[in-house]
Amino acid sequence: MLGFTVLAQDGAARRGVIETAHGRLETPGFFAVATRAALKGVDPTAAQRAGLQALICNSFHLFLQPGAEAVAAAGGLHRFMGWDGVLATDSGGFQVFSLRHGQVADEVKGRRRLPASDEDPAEAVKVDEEGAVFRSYLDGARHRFTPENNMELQRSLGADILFCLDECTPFHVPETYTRAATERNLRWARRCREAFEGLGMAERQALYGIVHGGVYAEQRRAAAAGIVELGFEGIGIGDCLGETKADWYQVVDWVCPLLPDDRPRHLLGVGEPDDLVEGALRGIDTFDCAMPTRIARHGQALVLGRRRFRLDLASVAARGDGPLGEGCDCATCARFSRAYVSHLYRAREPLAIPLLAEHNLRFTARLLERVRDAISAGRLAELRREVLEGVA
RNA sequence: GGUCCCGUGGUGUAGCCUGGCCAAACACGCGGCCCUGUCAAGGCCGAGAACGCCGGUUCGAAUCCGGUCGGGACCG
Repeated sequence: MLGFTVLAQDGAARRGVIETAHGRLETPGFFAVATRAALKGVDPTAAQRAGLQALICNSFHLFLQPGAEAVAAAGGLHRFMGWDGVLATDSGGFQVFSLRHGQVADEVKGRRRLPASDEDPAEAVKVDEEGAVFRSYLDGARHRFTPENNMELQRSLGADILFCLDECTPFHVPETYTRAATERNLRWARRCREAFEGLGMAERQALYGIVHGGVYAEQRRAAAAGIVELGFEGIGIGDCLGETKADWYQVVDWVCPLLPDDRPRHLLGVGEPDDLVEGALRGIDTFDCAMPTRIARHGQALVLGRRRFRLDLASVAARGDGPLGEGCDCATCARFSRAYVSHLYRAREPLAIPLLAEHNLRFTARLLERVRDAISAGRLAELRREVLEGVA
């Protein structure tokens, strides 16, 4: 079950609302990443205070620990983790792929080269038509994911929105590899769809298909057509999005026009401040990203007007008085100065992390509130200029 | 008065006995960079001391010897 209503449009941008069995998510909106059923560094109530309406967990990680049975026995993911808002689960295809390559993000985002040995990625991750074989990073045990068993896994976890099992391709791979993977991902998408329906889950859960195709226009178009045909409740744009932001803008520009207007579009793994605006401008409805909570753990606060929208609390720039970000209305900034948070981070006081994480989540949520209002007012392009102003 | 210990970057130490691989290491601190479907409360890079001072031995001394200054301990 998934409702999606478009309330306003501004060019390609849409403002809308997704309705699920656990409440609504206003769009453009954001899924905070809670991979192992936890927002790293903060309590889910902080996300709620920050105005976030959705979280996304990872079925792969939860499968390994604590296991689907444990989550189901606890009454499902919502009850297990104490979050009664919108909840999604990713399949874990991205992780299966990353086990071999280590630094997932570097690889997918194109910042890292494959080993000089030039080994065949298919061998490396052991993906075949049936599914993907991988080793647990916890105990080395071998496991196999298939579209069917992954749907069963995500069903028992019980999130509102599920993502199809897919294989994410690295950037530095021959186009022919991406093509084969994209075609197989489409076959897997069909199997996921059938398994999902066969499990009778559609009452309370919705399934998103994912458009693959790397940085190749024709592959993206073919994949989009294939995914649309399968009638998913929502559509993700995933796989390798290229090396630069311009690359993913291009991918989104290829794909979005081919998608039905009445289905929400999710851009997987993207969520830096400028990305949210650029994505919305191109017709993206939802985002998810580990960045806000991760950089919080590493001592950085999202702010406007600084390079890459980041203030490093360990830097001299963070020594000044005042809040983390000018005009920030988060719970952290309401109570503490940047000098204090900087002190906490430098002194390695654990409190620094939840304070920064909540700030970063609020920054993200607040920016999207502005994006939604701008769409309603037909001035998203102006907001884009304001946000990007003075930022290198 | 005597005996002994110590003196290396901002801080704390290692090296000294068994000179050269030490224009010097490590930790913290400091500065910067990197972390976008999280194996990340993490990673990388950089600045910073010719080793208290003077003299000697030696091809060569942070390292050995003498003196001196400073800090400390103990004995009288």
